[in-house]
Amino acid sequence: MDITNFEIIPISPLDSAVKRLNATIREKMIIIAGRNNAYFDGRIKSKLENGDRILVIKKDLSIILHGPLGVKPLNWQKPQAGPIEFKIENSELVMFTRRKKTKETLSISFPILNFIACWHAHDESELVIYGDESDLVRYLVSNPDLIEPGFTVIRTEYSTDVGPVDIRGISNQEEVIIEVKKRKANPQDAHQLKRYIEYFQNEEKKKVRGILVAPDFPEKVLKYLEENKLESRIIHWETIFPILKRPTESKLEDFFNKKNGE
Amino acid sequence: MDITNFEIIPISPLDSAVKRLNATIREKMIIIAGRNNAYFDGRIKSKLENGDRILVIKKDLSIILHGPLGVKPLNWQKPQAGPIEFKIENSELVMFTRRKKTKETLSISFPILNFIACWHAHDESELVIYGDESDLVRYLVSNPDLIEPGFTVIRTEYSTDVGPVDIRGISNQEEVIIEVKKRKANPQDAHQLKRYIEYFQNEEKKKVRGILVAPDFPEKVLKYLEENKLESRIIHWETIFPILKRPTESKLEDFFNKKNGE
DNA sequence: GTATGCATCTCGGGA
DNA sequence: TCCCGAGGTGCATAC
Repeated sequence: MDITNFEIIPISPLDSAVKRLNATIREKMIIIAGRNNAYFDGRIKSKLENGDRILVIKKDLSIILHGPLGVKPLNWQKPQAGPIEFKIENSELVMFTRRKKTKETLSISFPILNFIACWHAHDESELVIYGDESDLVRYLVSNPDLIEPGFTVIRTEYSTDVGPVDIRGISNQEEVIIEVKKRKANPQDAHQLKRYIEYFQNEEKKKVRGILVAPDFPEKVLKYLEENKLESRIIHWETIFPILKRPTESKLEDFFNKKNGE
Repeated sequence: MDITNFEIIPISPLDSAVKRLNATIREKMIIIAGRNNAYFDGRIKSKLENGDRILVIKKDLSIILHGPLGVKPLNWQKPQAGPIEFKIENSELVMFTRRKKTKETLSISFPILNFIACWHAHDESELVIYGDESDLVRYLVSNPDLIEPGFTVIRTEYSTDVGPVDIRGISNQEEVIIEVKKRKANPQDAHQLKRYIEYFQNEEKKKVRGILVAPDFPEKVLKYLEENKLESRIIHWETIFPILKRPTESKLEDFFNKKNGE
């Protein structure tokens, strides 16, 4: 690993910089800081007058333009953006790309250039996550009493015409289907559950109970569930996947080992 | 505007860099490039072994960690992340933050540092967009014949217990409610419409037609609509907001003027 | 390729 | 503040 692979490109003469940039696309990550304006046309039209922003172009041809605030980029292009071209227009650096399939275009001009760099970044590591919805479902399947005492799981990810049912089971000789959400329930969740119930009643001529599992329920959702004879069950993921004081603690490893070990 | 406000911070001595960084949080955008590992614990747990990535910390305390691929950051924190602290641990630069309210933590260590900079970025411009769903609804309201000849709009954004109805109108003396989507319809859209229809039939004892407007309909969605006596109407936003060959063309301005002028 | 649903979704608007 | 839905959603996964 060569530490010098992070390389600052002189911003002048500009034509040399443009040559370097065009040669570097697809090879290295490009980072440009400067005052710029941006125009996007595609699924939406957007314009952005001059402001100081960071432009990142990755070697998969994804493009990200970040302003001084917020997590979400101001403009972007998904990977394989289509040909990216740097050029000089009215003595300003301009980046232009047009995605062939969708015809969408993004054009960014830099009246002021502060900084250009490229970087041969290597990253073989994969982001490993634990504690998403599927992990919560797995946990509930292993601990069905959390849903209710005596609950028995029959199937998970049971596929129906109206979508996959998270958990299907039996409780007190009655069939139950369960929709699991890791976040606060919303009206659409309740409706999704109703859809499943309707499916079983219409297609399979079966009477089933429906339970929506979530850490929290707004009043409106509870009302809707009640009106439709559906049930709610509060289950906090935090009691199952407690947040550690420091994520580097060895205990975090335990969680990941649990995921792999199952 | 001082062009020198983009400032490269020497990576050694490291303790000086750390001091500079801690003094710069909330003041300037910070950009760090280097090989790092990252641990997040909160709504989910994630671990990321060493790889070359860019870390951006904005003055609103949003944090973004980008790897070499994709538009989506590997790790991030929303604005007002909570106190951000740089320190040296095992002679490595470490960034740590813990959000008070949610207790979630993000820790990033840099075994290799390639580059540190800070930037007093100014951006007074707002992203102006045209052609989102609300613009499409506005256009349809002005051109109701696109929905069907003789259609008359009564209200838009009509609020009900089950959510706001995009367009409410009358056609051939029959009430019609319309749900507008700019993107391809999906099963949930069809269900959302059904919810509205049920609301009118149950609460207001009114029989109403329901139309889902979208540029494209998967077969399954069409089937569901049909089964529930709902209608589909194909309307391509592209015929209304055509994509320009170059987004900087003066014609793009026309679109934005239209938005403001209405 | 299309279809579908989760997401540390983010973000803005409205009550 | 919470609630709710749009999004240039991104993205993985199943088909």
